[in-house]
Amino acid sequence: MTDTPTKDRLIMTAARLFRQKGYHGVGVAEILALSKTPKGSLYHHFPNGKPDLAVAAADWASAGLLRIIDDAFGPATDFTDGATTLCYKLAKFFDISGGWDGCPVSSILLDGPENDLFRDKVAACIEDWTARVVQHGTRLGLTPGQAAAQAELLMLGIQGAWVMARARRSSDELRKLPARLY
Amino acid sequence: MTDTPTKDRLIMTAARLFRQKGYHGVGVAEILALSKTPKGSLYHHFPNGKPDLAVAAADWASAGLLRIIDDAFGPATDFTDGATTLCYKLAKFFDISGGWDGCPVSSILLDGPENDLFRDKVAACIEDWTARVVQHGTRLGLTPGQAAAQAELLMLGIQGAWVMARARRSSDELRKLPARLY
Amino acid sequence: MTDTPTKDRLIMTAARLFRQKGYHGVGVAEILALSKTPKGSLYHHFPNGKPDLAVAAADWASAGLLRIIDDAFGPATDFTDGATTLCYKLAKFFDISGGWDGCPVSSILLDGPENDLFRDKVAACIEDWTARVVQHGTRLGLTPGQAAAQAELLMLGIQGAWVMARARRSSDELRKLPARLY
Amino acid sequence: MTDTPTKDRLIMTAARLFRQKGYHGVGVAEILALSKTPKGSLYHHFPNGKPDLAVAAADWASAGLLRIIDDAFGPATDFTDGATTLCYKLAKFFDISGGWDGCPVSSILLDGPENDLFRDKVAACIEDWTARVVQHGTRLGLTPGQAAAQAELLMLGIQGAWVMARARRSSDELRKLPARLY
DNA sequence: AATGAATGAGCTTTCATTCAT
DNA sequence: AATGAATGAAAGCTCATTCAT
Repeated sequence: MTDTPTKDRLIMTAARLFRQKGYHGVGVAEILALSKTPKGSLYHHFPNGKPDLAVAAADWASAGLLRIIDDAFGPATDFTDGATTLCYKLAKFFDISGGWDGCPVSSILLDGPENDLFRDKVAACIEDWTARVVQHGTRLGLTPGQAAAQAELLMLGIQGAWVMARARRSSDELRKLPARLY
Repeated sequence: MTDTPTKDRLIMTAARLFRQKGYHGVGVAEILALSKTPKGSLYHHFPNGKPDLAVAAADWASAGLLRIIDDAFGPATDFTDGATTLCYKLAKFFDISGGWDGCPVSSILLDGPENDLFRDKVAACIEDWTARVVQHGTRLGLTPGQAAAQAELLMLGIQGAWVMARARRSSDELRKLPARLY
Repeated sequence: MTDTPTKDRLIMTAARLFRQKGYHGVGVAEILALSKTPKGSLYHHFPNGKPDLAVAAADWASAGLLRIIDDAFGPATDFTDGATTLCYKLAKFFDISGGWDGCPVSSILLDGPENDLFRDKVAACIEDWTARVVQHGTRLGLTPGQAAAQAELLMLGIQGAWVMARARRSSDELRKLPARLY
Repeated sequence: MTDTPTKDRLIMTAARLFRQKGYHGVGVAEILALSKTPKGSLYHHFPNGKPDLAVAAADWASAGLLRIIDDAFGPATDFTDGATTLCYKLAKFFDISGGWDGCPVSSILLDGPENDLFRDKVAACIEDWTARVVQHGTRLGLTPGQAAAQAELLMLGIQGAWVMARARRSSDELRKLPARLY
């Protein structure tokens, strides 16, 4: 029982809110209120305040997405099968979280302050996801070149479909992605 | 023809800033300052203030994108040719605007207030662009079904590649899109 | 009737409070409350906020001190007479303002943020006062060298006596200054 | 002799910071950080927190000034000689400490909270210094009345010259004091 | 004696908007 | 149509202090 609930509560609440409304669309007061955290505690755990918390939330969310990738590709018989399962899982995630949210990582990229910390973080997350998909692709029999190309296309397609899903308020944009790509 | 340059200046400045930093990341004071508009003038031209201006900026930017689509597909010999030219034109636009910006339409979608006016506007813009691409597709010999599918895939790909371009800070993500899709 | 009372109210209230408690000892909320100014107005008149206001208050106070110097030396028959009158006037000012205050200029010097704007301002104020005393000295028959030396000594003595007056909570420290110097 | 270096470190760091920026210009967090003291330790050694620490810092600094007075007047041949040495020693101290600082005692007087504890402390410190100078004066042959008058004038002059030195950012204001007074 | 997490009141400043002219 | 002063709610953050261990 060595949990640090305050910090975790802040991160998870922040990740959810940033996903919903973007970095600048969320005030720290709102994060504090929803996570039932007193004002001063935020700056104890994140000395640089909102930007620190946002990066932590992006990291946490990125780790979660890696798990989703593993869950989708782990039992897959081939790459297309894994990619399709991933799209369906993301569609479900999109619906659960309210049918409107982006992922916190893109919310920081597209909406956060214009500094290198944020930009580098977003690029690093996408590389992490892509690398993981490449791993699964080679494991499932693709050549390294094929796996890299397929992973790039899938990541790009997911980002595009996610924007479409938000615009049209329908997770089906994500479910239709495999049929469009393959 | 009595022009109202103040209103136009506001719209163009707002479009640029929203593209760079998102709806919530831009303050009206900044728009006013950069467009050299006096404090009180905004509410003459846009009685509802910032949201009104944002919608006008999105409309203006959307019309510009329609022109770019026409410029790309007009002289094209087939759909793939037009799509490729479009991607290169958007890459150039991405570079000119600073190598970081999204389009104001997506900035309002992903970052703006959570009301139906904004969500509907974004969806409508995307339908407009898609419909225009469909027109060019049928003109260039595709069946209506083929044209619709190709237009959907292209729009989705562009949105995805745009996100990638922002994350990796490179317009090449847009230039590489045709090779990935076709 | 072309008065701008809001800005003047802010300056005069700020000068009084800074004099009493020093730059860091006064919050803008207190200045706003005592001057019955709404919060947003401060940044309309002083875009850089508290530092801007502090400099304006120091300027205003410095101009007031120049008037006191003129009032003291104007009717004087010789330098010592003028200096003595000045000390008595300052003692009276010290008593009226509560028997504890420094002048806002020194409050900014000794207590304000450590930037060149503040340091230069304080030095400039002291030069202004000294130069004015030199003027009166030469007018009253001193040679330029004598006037400069006497003015320096008087300014130094006043600053020292003021500190003593605050420490001992007695304006008599200022009244006793001429007897100690001459 | 079980030393408590934590307490001493706090006092010395606090004295330095208060000297530089005044009581309200220094936060306890800064004192804690620069003295490498953990957050909770302050209230072990100073149960009343910042005010307690400030008084301790003023006491420590005042004792140091008494030593400087003894060092200056001890080997002196007459009062003027001792006073001159004292001014030079203080000028050196002023330069070493950064060319900007006041003494912590005056920083508490001019900048601290408006309570009797602080005001009495400052007055007591000045009386201590003056009494010590009087001692040296009588030892060096002055009558009690002469010694008291000279000590008063010297203390007043030093306070004034110190303000001038801060305003003009030059310790020479202190070195020039004897020539101005005598 | 020592520690770092917790606390909420308070800080300066920015926000989008309204008003009187 | 145009303007700049006015407005107060809300922003992100720092404050000195207390607490449980």
